Parts: sequence; C-alpha cells; structure tokens
Amino acid sequence: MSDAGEHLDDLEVLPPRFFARNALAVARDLLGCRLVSRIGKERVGGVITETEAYAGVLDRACHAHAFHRSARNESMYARPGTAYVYLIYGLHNCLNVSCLALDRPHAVLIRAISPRWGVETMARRRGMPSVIRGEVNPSLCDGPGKLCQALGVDREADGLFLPGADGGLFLARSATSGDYVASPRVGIESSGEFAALPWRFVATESHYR
DNA sequence: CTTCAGATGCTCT
DNA sequence: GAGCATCTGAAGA
Repeated sequence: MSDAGEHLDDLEVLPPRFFARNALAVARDLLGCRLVSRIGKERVGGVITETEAYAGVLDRACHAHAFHRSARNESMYARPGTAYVYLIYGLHNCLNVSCLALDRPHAVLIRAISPRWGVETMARRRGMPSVIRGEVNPSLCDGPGKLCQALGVDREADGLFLPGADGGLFLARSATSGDYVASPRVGIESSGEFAALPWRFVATESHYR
C-alpha cells in the first residue's frame, strides 16, 4: 500500500519545536518524513530514507566541533530548523538542518530520499532517465549530493528557515512510523573514536512501502 | 560484482 | 597547500 497519491498540499510542515532537540533524536525522527522543494517552478521531493547526526561541539566529525564557527557553518548556530547547505569536494552540495539550540550547534545531514513528487523534473536535473526497467531510477536521490542536485538545492538555500511557510524548501511529517538500522557515518575516517559511532540512520522498507 | 582516479572549489593552516 | 559529511565512469575480477 503505497501512499504515493498523498497530495503535496495536505502535508503537515514540521514545526520549529521538532528541531529543538539533539541531532540523534532529530535524525531518527526525520526518517519517513517528507522533504519538498519548490526551488524552480515545480514542486519536487520524496520520503527521507537516510540521515546522519552531527552532535555538537564534542563530536569531532561535526563542523561545529570545539565551537568552530565561520561564515560557512554559521547556519549551524542559527535557530533550530535552519537549512545548512555547504559545498563538498568542490562539486556537490550537502543539505543539513540545524537543531538543538542557538549555543548548541547540532545538525542532521539528509543523505537520501525516496523520490515521490516531480520525478521527471528530478531526473532532468540529474541528467539521467527517470525510469529504469519499469522502476523509478534508484540513483536519482540516493546520496547527499544527488538529492541536492535533484531538488535544486544549492548554497542559495543556506540559512532558510524550513518551518517557515515562505521558503522554497520544507520538511513535513511522516504518515507512518517505521524501523531503521544504525551504522557508522560515511566519510569521516579521520575523526578518531567518533568515526565508529553508529550515528547514521537508514530507514527500512517499513517506512515507505 | 569490485576498486579506483579524476573532477572541482572553498575553507582553514 | 592540504583536505574535504561525494559522484561518476572506466577498468578489473
């Protein structure tokens, strides 16, 4: 029973208080939630299937480790629910949401979504076919850089307050609850003991199918 | 299936 | 100048 027919106008936007918690809680609870972009003319988006928590000043892998603060990560210090978008490897954007509180800079990286709305538009932005062998192309949004490209998210979106109704980007409640698997975060091998912590969360099928 | 190199630009040392 | 919360296509097993 797929709920692919659910209408974008019926989605319940996540309120500011959803984000006023530590990154581990927010990262787990974002699984199954909807991420929608109306950057550009069409609305596109899907269901969040993978997140990572970056849990503040003690977390060596976090951009705000040891209270590091610069023009790049200023959004981590903004009110909870603020988009933090940065460029990685000179090529790809990564979309995060700030959480916890002003002086406690946590963030959740959204690593993957399951495409649901505007699949053709996302495929065009990604430069690949929307359908492969009768199924939605699985590589449209299954990575942090890929989903930003598909949703049209770049550093213009940095600093957007996602619970605000006027933005081109928002998060909305999950229609279902589901299970997840936790594992170490990706690409942070140089972060010492923090590299092994299971702060990456991947939704199981129960979330969205 | 797997590994691997190259692309590319911004931040921080 | 080094390193980076990545992605892709090509080559090998």
